[in-house]
Amino acid sequence: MSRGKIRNMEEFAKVSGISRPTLSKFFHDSESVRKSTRERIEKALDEYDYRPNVYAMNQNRRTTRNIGIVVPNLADPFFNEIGRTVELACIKEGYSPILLSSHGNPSQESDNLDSLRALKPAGVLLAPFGRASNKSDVAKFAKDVPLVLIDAKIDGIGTPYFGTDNNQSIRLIVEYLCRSGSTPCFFEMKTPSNPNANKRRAAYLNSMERHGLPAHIFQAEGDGWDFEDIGRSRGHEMLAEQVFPTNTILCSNDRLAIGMLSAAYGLGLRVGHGSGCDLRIAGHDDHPFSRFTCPPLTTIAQDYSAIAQQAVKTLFHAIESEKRDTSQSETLFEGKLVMRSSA
Amino acid sequence: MSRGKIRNMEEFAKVSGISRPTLSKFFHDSESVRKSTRERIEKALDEYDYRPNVYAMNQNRRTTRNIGIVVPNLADPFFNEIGRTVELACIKEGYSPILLSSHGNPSQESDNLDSLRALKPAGVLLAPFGRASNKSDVAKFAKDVPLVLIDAKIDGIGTPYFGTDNNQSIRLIVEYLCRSGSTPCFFEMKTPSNPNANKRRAAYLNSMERHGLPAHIFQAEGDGWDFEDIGRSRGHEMLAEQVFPTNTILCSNDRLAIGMLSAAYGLGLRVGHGSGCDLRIAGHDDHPFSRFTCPPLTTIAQDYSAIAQQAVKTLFHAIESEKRDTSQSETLFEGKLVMRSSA
DNA sequence: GCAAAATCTTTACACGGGTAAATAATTAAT
DNA sequence: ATTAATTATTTACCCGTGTAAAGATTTTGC
Repeated sequence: MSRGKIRNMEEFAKVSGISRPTLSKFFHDSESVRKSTRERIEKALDEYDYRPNVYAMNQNRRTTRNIGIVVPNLADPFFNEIGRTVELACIKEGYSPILLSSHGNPSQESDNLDSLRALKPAGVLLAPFGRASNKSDVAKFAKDVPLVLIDAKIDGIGTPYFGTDNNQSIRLIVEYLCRSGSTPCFFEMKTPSNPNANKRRAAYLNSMERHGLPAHIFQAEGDGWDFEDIGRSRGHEMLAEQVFPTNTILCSNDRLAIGMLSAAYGLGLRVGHGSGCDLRIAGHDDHPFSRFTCPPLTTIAQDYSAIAQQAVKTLFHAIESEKRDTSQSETLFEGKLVMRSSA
Repeated sequence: MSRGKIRNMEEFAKVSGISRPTLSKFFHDSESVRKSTRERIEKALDEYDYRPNVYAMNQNRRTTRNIGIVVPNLADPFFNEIGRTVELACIKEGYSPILLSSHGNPSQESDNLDSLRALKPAGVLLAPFGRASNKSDVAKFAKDVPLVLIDAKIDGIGTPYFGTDNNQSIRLIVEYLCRSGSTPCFFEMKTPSNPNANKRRAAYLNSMERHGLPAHIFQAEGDGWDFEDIGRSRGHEMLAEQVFPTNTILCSNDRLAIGMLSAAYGLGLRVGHGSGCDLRIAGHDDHPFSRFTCPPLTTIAQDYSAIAQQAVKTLFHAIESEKRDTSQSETLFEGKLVMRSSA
């Protein structure tokens, strides 16, 4: 316990009998001092509870132990989970993650990078908006700070990228849907804010072509991040007008699918895989909620933890090697099919 | 644009023709300098993009412009929304919010307060776990930093508190349920992590007594934050065993209700208010998702923005008056009934 | 036990900006 | 225009830590 308060490192040096430069080294990296001194310091640390001033510490250090994490929208459970997973991976490596949400607003993304700059982060993990991101801001940032992209890519920026192989995952679920019932239609936003949406559409078209089946794409108008709302209102119209030529709808993501489920419910349509059902609905992402929808949602689970781990590992490698990785390398992880009762 | 990089305030003083102490004043509060000088500085700021070093700034300042925000779990959409609302209110007042999640872990809450201490925040807004919170840690923290509690209270800590009047809100929904159908049973967790749960139970008992009706409380075993899962698995058992004496279930919160809806679906029970339905289910909180459940969930909406605004206002008042408000004042806001089709 | 290597102490200066006091310049009031 | 009040400049020192250099001490290897 603390016997009298220590104001600064100088005072702590006095009471601990260790010189200030040595203490400075210790707090930077406890392994950098001899074991016997380390023990002496730790003992003193028990007695007097002193902690170096973060601001003074970071003032002169070239690089802090801060890692910035920027996601498009923390209110979206998907990004919440990604953010959390990455955060944990950083803590495990002894860094201090700073998680920021761009709140669905691309210009906030640039602002977030700007704020992070002021914190002199050792590196940054960014889940960008994609095409909506301010490319030149991100590119400029990447010149100054080690940057790794996750979930979505921004073309033409020399930066490692880790995400899900949408081509594989969509092919997988299309295959499943074809084998287990009728041909899937594809439901998506007309102007998706996420570039993965485009890849998924392309993958759908590609899959249908491989099967020699006709592709049917239906696009919902709507802006913003209220995907469930858009999925429901436009889905309601489309279902009511019976525009879908088959009874299976593959939604570009789970949030749209959740809206579509709600629309189907409102119209009294029975959704499900079994006999006696009017409609099958499937999604993509394994949204934390999709286990609890009625019926539970058949979907694709992304391998969050693999993405996070690899991204963090690559970032730390870039930080430690002090080289900027401008290879625009791309690492994709497979999605897993999660069969539930909605399709 | 920047013509040559400015390294520090000294250099910026040179190129702008303003003395460093005046610049220091300006960056602390731009209104504190004469209009003509302010304009000269802003003009120079356009030309040379200089920003003071945050670390050096905060090192000596008694109080930073940082506001800590701690919520129990950002993955819970309810707290996500509270956090976001409070965050916005802080930004509007010119402060820098730092949003931290305790990830469902009370000891993480103490850790978060600890990390915040190092950042010398001007004040902290805490949505605590309640009884699970480490009371002495919070109390100690409140001695050093202006603190305002939201959502949940911790007894015996002299701190303003803002939350929803559970007594009013439960009375309201019980009244509605009684008038619109059969008497509600109450479904909750046996060992709730949130103190509001206890207030809600008490309010339910109280309401039933006022109506002269028999109260029926059913408690689900289970730990952790997987409320939907607990609601579903225990709800499934209870529904299957037909333990509920009436066909109306009021759940302690929306997440449990969502689980219960899922359980009902699994058993083929028709949930809803209309005729031909087997069961009515209602919740509390107006979870962002409850609009999209099947059927949409009847619930109580908390007045987030009023809570956030008042809490922030009170905090800033405490900060500016430099007095610690130890009044343990309590301000409760009314919940609003949201009638949807589940009950 | 001795030299070489590793580690620590001492000293000294740097970092970038807060802030106080005395002085100078500007603005407002008469 | 003169004086008083306000605001800016100059000077100087402070904050708490990083870090480099030189010398002292301890540890290691043989």
